[in-house]
Amino acid sequence: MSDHNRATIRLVARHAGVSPATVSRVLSGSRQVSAINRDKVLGAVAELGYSPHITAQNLATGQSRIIGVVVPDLSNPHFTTLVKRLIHASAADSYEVLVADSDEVVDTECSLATDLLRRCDGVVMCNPRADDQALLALTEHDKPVLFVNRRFTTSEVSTAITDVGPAMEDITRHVLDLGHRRIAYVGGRVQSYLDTQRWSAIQRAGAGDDVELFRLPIDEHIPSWTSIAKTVLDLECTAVLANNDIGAVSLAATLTRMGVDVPGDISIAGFDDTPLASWFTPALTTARIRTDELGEVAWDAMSQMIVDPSTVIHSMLVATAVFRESTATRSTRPRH
Amino acid sequence: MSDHNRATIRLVARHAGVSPATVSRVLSGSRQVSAINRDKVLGAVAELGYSPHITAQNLATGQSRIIGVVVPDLSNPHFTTLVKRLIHASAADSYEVLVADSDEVVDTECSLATDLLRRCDGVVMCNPRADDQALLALTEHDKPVLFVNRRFTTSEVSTAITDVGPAMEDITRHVLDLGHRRIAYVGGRVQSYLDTQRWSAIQRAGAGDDVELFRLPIDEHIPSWTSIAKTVLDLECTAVLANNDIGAVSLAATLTRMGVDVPGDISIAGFDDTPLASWFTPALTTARIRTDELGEVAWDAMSQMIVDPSTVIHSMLVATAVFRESTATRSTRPRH
DNA sequence: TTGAAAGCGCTAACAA
DNA sequence: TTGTTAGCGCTTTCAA
Repeated sequence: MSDHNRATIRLVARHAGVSPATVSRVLSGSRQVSAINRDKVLGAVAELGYSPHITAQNLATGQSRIIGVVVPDLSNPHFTTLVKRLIHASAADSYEVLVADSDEVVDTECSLATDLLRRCDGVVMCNPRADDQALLALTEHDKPVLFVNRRFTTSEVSTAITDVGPAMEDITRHVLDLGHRRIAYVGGRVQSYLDTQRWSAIQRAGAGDDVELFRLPIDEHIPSWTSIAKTVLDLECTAVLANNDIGAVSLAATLTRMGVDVPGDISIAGFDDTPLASWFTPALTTARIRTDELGEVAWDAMSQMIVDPSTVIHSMLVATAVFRESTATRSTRPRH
Repeated sequence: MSDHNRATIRLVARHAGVSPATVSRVLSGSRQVSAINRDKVLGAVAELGYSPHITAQNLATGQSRIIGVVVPDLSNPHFTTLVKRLIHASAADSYEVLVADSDEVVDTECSLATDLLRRCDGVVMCNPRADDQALLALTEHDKPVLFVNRRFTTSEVSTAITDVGPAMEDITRHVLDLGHRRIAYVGGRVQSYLDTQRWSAIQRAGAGDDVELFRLPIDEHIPSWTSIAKTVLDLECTAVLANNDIGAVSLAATLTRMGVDVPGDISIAGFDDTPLASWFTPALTTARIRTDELGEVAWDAMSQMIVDPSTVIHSMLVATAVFRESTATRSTRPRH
């Protein structure tokens, strides 16, 4: 039963006593076909177990019904959720999803996207960190490209963005209210759009008072939490805002192991509100990003762009702060 | 700049003053071409910014250089890791990965796989739970199908399996050594191959003594950990072995919230050794599955099967127990 | 409503 | 080494 003797539309046509065109019409419903012929065709299709050769369809129609998605790291639950949602949303419209993972290597983002664009009807770029010029060049391929969590100076490209500012401001004000005055923002890559937004929000909320803010970016693939924890202690920070829940949890676990109490000695907040945030002890103060909604919105935009390539869409969701146990009143007792 | 005025191989040929076949040969390296013509072709390619139309290539060659993978739940870090590894391993051979997610719905596994098989050069089915017959039918499509973590009575289909038995036996003996005599196995779907293996291992290790074993499967999508916790308490189990880390952590968190001490009152073990297992407090006793290695092995097998469709491969990895803080000596003090 | 025929853009067998 | 030619399997004008 090799691939060679697959039924073709020609064979079906012969069996049904009609032309290939008629078979095509019946199967695609693109035109009316007489009931008699339709039945003959469907009979032959069933009898031969025929199903159209997708690649041939693609070539003839110029559509692949595949979209591509490029993520920096599929291991990150945030992107996993986004991709999963994208898969299900697009599956409802009979699209399939080709997933590429840049492993946080900025230079590969665009080449992955270019490769995908050659096979797909459109590409979703998640949290890209390449420079504007390189990213905008992707839109020259005449296929829809949607940028998630990235803003451009031009508004001519489609974007779907989570506004993390308000939540980050709320969290910052929250720890200020708890008495903290030396606050570190830990994690994130400097070129990341969302990270820039978070840091700006922290600065906005922390401005004025006798507050000291520290930014501790992470650019290694596997960060050394021990050295970050030491830095935090050296800087005498009593509150740490992390760029995501994984970072918050890792740092909290490291500090705990070093004998530092969380949140007794140091308050810690995460970001993303992954399930982890509520499982962890202490449960994390964090910000909820409706990632699945973002996936939904991304597919809405992409599907419209596929239908009408001139479409430009700008979607915006807003993250909201969630307060739990990992942030507490600043203690005055000395740390060991 | 519409898709219509993309350069074709014909145009390149004309610009270079050669035939399309020569252009094809230069680009694919399938045959020697004179240096002069090669340069002319490469020049024209550069000048026109030509890149081959992949779909047309696919149709002509009968290969897509895409593989498909079907997972029950991409949110599960275990599958995320597997898929990520598969993406990177196959990318090294210029393959791309189409991801489908069955959302734990057994009935959709095979139809997703069938859809993928029509576009892909091969499909990897992860932890499928459909019945043997339905799964084996997938191999009739004359495209390579690799089954991960599933065994069949026939050995004619390719498989890549993690042997979870030894680790589960070790963990069971470990809690027996700690004095536990009423032990529950929580989580997992009854039809899951790995779950069956785990439960058998527990039974093997727990046989003989005055030991009571309970199997508490989970078949809801979002399990009620509270009611599971109650069941565990009602059964007076002092040790709970979970089918994965997420389950262990969820249950542990729930019990803690109910005032039960882990591991003071109840010992808990996970499975998979995800990062979560070491972050969690108490750090989880669990079993390490080298999921990335499994992804690697899966691609090795798949790539060989693509080259030679008659290839049948059976790969086996072995999970190993990891002992941490979440399992402890059975306490004799009464529970509240 | 139907069929014939011309592609879609590429590869590969064959001949030169 | 090169070009000609015939497909790959489908869709879609165009004419009937």
